[in-house]
Amino acid sequence: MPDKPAFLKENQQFFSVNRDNAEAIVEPLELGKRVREIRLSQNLTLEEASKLTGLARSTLSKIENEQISPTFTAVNKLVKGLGIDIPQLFTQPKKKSPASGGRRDITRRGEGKPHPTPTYEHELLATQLSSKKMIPFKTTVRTHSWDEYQDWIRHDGEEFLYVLSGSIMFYTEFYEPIELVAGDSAYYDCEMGHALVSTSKKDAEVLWVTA
Amino acid sequence: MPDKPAFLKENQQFFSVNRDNAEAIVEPLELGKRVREIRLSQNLTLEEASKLTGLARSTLSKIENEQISPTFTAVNKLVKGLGIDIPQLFTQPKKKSPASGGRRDITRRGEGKPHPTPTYEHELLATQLSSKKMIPFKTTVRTHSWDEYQDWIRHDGEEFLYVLSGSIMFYTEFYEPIELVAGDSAYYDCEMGHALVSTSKKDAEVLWVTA
DNA sequence: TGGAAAAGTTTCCTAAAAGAAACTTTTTGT
DNA sequence: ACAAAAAGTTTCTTTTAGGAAACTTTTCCA
Repeated sequence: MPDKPAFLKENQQFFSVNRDNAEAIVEPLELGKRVREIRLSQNLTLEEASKLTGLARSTLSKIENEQISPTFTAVNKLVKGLGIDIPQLFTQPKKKSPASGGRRDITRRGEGKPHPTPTYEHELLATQLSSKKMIPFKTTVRTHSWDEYQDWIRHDGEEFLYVLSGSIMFYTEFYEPIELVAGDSAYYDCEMGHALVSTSKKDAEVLWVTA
Repeated sequence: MPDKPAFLKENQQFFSVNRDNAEAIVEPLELGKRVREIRLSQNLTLEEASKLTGLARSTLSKIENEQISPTFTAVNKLVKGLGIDIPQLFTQPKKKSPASGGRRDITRRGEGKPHPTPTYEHELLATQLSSKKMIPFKTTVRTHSWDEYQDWIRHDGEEFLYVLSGSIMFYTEFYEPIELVAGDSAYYDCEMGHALVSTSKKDAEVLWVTA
């Protein structure tokens, strides 16, 4: 699995979909249950699991009952002791009912999940679906000068870019910069350094899809 | 400079990310470093990351410097706030494969490769590149009535759809039809039957990306 | 059934994480 | 080069996790 830019990574499987602002208490949805399932599936008692993991049996109990939020160290001990692998721990053994063959996620204009950065104003699309092959997002390019970048943006994968409005200068590591206007598009390897700058008076808007 | 916390001393921890694999890939984990990389890759300061995650900036600093072992709750806030996905946290960033690397393909407005069908007028984009992960194309939806389809369109993969102009009715096999207007988007599994019909007077234009 | 042993939970304490703010270092603007 | 601001680190306090042991519930066998 290729690395994608961090902010593109999907996290829906762990959290209730909550686009309301901030505070929402972020709790691992049922990490405890998951641990208990795994332990029981191996026919282990708390005592045995305790010996295997090095965590006190009381601690295990509390984790399973979600009375505490284990430290990262504790999670590691669990993983190591019970031979869990990470995705197993964090992935809900979800309803595979619609066979994953029939998913659909609509995002209305402006209803994506905002993700601001100093240079870009991203709006993540289709955030209801996890484990997608592609990550689509709409971006307002606030930068108007190359100087605002300290360095190339660079990550794994391939990217498709379509200019929705305005115009941009498309900088890439191995090519001459090229100006793109509304309707133009580009496809490129993300390991190659890249960056966008608005050249229109108004911030340009682009649609981006990463895979 | 305080002593390293206990969890780092006792914890020359390595763990398996993939146990199915005979020689499981075992790596030392340096959560703090990873977090810092990710944060910096997004050009965020501790202060900004703090706002995004709800964790104190001092806490973030300590996590990044591996002075503390974050609780699972904290990890979740990180994940949500920075848009990380969990496995990413547990895997070392891959070394760049010397593979394809630095390709780029620009398609000017209207300069794509035409591909007409009875119902759609496709314009394939980025046709200079082969072996892409995604296939982008711009389509004019000429159909104005469902009757013009004999059957569902159905094929492998996943598709992302963005309405550039006009409006369409988006029919899918397992959902009620839904109208999409300029700026709306959809992501769906292509094995599920699907079809578009223009509902605006003028033929609607959509951008499609398949993977 | 009863009662002992095993399994699991809760309590209580200490050790460690999270947050606020003071402090230090780095960056920026003139 | 300097001062001011921003970014990052450390200190100090509060809150919470982790472990030992007491306590409660379940299991199982006479």
